Amino acid sequence: MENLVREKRMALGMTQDELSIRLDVSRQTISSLEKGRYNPSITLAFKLSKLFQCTIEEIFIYEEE
Amino acid sequence: MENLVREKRMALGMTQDELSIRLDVSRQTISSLEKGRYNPSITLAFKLSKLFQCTIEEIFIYEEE
DNA sequence: TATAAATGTAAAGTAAGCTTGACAACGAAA
DNA sequence: TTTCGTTGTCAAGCTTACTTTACATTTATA
Repeated sequence: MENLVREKRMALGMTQDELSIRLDVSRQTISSLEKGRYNPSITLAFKLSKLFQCTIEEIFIYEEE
Repeated sequence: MENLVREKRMALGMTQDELSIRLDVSRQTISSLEKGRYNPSITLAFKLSKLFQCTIEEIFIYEEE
């Protein structure tokens, strides 16, 4: 699933490390997420949407298979 | 995390079994979801939102801890 | 009431999200 | 060029979403 985590993060001028601390996940989780290595849990998706002040749908692009 | 899966499903007049087949998950997954036994993956949340024709935020109520 | 349809749930296993630790690679700045 | 901040990624392990099987309980209907 594609996502705009990197774009949203950089728009806030944050590093992966800072973002991971704010969201209480590991830096590797953010790195892998941005690289599209896996999909986030719905909990992490909600945390991101709160921090980025947008909807989950505005961060994650779901393409049905 | 609270959710309105049961309400949305019944509004469509579907059984758990019918819903599970349409979403390609097991009936137990739907039952457990409705009972709040666990949170869905973001993929399942998107599938539900497409079928129910609403946003993920309209189905799942996230309360930050 | 009897019978079937729908739902709840337990146990055991698989798959995927996420962690920790570690190290390499890259870019910017001293 | 050296150093540092940032990011990529691997391996091993833990946790949780989800499956299969199976059976019990509730709800609806003949």
